[in-house]
Amino acid sequence: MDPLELFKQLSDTTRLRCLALMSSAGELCVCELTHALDLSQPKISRHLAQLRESGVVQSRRAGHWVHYRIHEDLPEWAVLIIQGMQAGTEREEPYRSDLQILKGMPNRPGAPCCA
Amino acid sequence: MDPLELFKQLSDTTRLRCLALMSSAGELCVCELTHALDLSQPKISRHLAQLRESGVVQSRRAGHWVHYRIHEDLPEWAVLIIQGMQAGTEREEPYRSDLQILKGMPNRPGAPCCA
DNA sequence: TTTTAATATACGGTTGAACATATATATGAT
DNA sequence: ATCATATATATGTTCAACCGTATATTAAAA
Repeated sequence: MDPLELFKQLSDTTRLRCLALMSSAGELCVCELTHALDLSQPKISRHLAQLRESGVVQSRRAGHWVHYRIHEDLPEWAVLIIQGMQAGTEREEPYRSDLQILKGMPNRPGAPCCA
Repeated sequence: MDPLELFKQLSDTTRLRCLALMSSAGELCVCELTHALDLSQPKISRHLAQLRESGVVQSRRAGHWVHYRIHEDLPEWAVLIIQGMQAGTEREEPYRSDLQILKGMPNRPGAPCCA
């Protein structure tokens, strides 16, 4: 993980929205991201694969679902950058709406209970 | 200044090296950056123009020279990101060498004295 | 084993950003 | 006014990255 690579990963709208959402809401599966951002499943999936290959996120399979989260073993400087990203996005659009839409999503796979 | 735009600016090698160097050494002119990074003058100049247009750096003319520095009025979240960038680059190549070469440069315009 | 749901990959097309080279502008000195 | 130095911009080209669509894989249920 080098700084240039991290910044490249952060410089695409789709990936940034995914990361901002994971930073706020923790672990998320592809279908939650697809729903919250209102983008096609292949698009989300391709960007998540890129984030995983570059080490920014990690993934975990659970039955049908693959859950993604920001990587737990990021170096300290990268954590600083992610924190700055979170602070810079949380009150802005579309990041704020993304979180709202996620919270309103029915049948979330990770949720303690489903409707 | 929005997060996506900042990350785009940070995701090019030349701009990242310029910013890492400014972050370590403070205000620098085009010729110092050209010398330290060993890149063509138009290349450095174009990237600095982009950084200025996006508000990441500010510039100041002094005679022949135009001095660039990281913008003083960046929002707090952006300062966090720049700090992370500095921490992530200072011990790595080529950022470390860039600073060494800058320090060894003769006749630096901003220097208190010239050889 | 067939089906369904969730996720991943393959393919061809398009575009934005970076590049090298050449030239223009601006400032100060002669 | 001419020249030299520092910096900026213009032009045409190249290439990497994103996109949509179609298809493949994986896992569980019927």
